Amino acid sequence: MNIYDIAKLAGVSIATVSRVVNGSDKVTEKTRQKVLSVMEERDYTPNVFARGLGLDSMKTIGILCPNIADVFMANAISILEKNLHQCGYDCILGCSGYAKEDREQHIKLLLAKRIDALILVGSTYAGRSDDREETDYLRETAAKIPVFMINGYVDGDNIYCSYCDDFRATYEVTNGFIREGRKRILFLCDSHSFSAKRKLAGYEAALRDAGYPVCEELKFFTRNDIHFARDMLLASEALEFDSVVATEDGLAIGALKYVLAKGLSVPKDLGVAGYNNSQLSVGCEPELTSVENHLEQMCTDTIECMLRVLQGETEVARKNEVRCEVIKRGTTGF
Amino acid sequence: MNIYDIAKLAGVSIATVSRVVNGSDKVTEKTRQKVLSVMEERDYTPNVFARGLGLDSMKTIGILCPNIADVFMANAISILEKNLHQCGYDCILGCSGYAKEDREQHIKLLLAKRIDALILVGSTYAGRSDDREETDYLRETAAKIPVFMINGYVDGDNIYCSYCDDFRATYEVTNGFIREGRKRILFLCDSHSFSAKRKLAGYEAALRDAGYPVCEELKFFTRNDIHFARDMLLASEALEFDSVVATEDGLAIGALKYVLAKGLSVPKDLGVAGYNNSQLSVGCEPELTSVENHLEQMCTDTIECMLRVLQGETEVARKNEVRCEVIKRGTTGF
DNA sequence: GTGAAAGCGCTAACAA
DNA sequence: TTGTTAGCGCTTTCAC
Repeated sequence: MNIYDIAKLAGVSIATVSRVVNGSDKVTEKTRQKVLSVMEERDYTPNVFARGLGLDSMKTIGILCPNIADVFMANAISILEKNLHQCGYDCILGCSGYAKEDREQHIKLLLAKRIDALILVGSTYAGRSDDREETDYLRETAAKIPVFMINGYVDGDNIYCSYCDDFRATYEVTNGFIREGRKRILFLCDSHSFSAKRKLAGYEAALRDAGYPVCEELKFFTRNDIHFARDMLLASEALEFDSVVATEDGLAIGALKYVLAKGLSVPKDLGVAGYNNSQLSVGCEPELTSVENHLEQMCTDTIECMLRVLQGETEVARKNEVRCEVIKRGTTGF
Repeated sequence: MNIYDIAKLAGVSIATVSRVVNGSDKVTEKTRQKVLSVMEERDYTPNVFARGLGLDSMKTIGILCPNIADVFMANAISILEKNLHQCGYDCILGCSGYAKEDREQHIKLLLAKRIDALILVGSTYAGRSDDREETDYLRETAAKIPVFMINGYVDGDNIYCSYCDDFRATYEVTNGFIREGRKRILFLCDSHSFSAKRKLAGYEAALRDAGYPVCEELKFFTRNDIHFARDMLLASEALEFDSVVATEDGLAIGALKYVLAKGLSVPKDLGVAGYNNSQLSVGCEPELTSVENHLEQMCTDTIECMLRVLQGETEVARKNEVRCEVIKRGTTGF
């Protein structure tokens, strides 16, 4: 069943069928009804390839993330997909991992599929802020289609970014510990991404503002795996700390497990704060103080921004910062 | 840059370029090299729409799940995407929710995109086994493209299913509790899907085989939300039970929270077992005995099966059952 | 081994 | 308001 068949059956030309399909108003109500009924009867669906060939678009958005098994990214993609679907877009999903060459190869393939726009989830794609060359590939991509970034920032034409105020969040948490009288605040982290950098900066700023020293040994990098993080902490016998600012809930839970192994008590002996306000943060006991980064907001803002860009609107803001919120639960005294 | 430009620059016809692109062996090594070098130089990428139009395929697989924010599904899709990508397929992702009309609408849209095959993740799509009509939409879909199901079973031509032995898993867990001497075993569940049905059946079979009664009040249905489940249990004051067979880790954690609120002890006063062996199961304390359903196996089996079907192989098995495994941790005595 | 040309199904500019 | 027709960029058959 193609447009010719429908045209013949309805006794009109293919142009008229095309007009009906595309909702043109230059068709009499009568012919429109005739065509619609034939289409209905024959269960006709326009061929997207042919249409794509003419319009050079299939109303498809590419979404790339390093790892969709990560709760944070799965949540983001869930929200993105819902919004895109509502606007009549489909999404092609890619999980690129964290290696540079894999990321670029994935983007290349997505471009080959002629997606209308690319959404990148996670700050891995933003590279390290001190090396602009690292993000050249994004500017090259943005020369072809608009690029949107969730939870990261890259400067460039046609690149639009939404991120949360990580700096402020860790600043607040660290400051909370300081006001409680904690002296040795551990920064527990699993990455060196754009986002991780900002979290670290917030932590350091809070220390400085309180006149505390910034100790290198209190910046602890490990893997986001509960048992692994616990074991790493246990292995660092010389390290002393009375509170933990974690950049992932999983890391914070690792710290709770550490407390348990050491026979300490939370939050008395050790204050712990996580990040992302995930299900993990309410699964433990006491429940975890965590940072809600309002991911949903970032995602809906991004889609809104994307729609405007795709409609050819100019003057769309390239930066959008969303405010974080510290959700206080039992693992901190503040 | 299209095939005509490349042909002109290489001094050959478009047919030859096409042959080179598609790896035909009917091209002299010399001309092949010439064409390749021009393609390389101009960074030529064939237009997928035009190609799709001719071949009626874009090497794209549709993946549908009810909710990708669910850890189980996110894991499945992570594995599927990785495997598909390796085989040169892209995937279009849809999150349909649990409502019948939304599911069917999503499938319709995926079909309109001319996907090569459809993969359904989660047993929601399998309907209730006692009502064959509920799955008619899948058989209709399968008349057009092959359909693959992860963690569910539907009978029909061109429908291929992979699922785990849920029956055996809950049978084993329930039996474990029975051998420990537990008398009132609660079945804690959040769904009536294909998979939930099988889990329930395993639970009941274990009870029967031990000569226990199957009590309706011990089948407890609630939402998969930690606090909600806890509160529902707390609200059921008259209900007595000494162990919990949960069909989701979140539900089991809800039971642990219930224990805490009641001031009881685990596993002494209450034995608890979860399902899916997710990160949640090691985030709590004591850590949760849980069922590993070998999702990865189901997914890779599915992809392998899919490749064979798409290559036109006949005689591909339509059923594939994967063995579950009970991971024993601190919340059970067995 | 290579080229010419006929589709594939649709959109949109132009005519009527 | 409706129809005719020229692309869109590729694959593939059929000659050479």
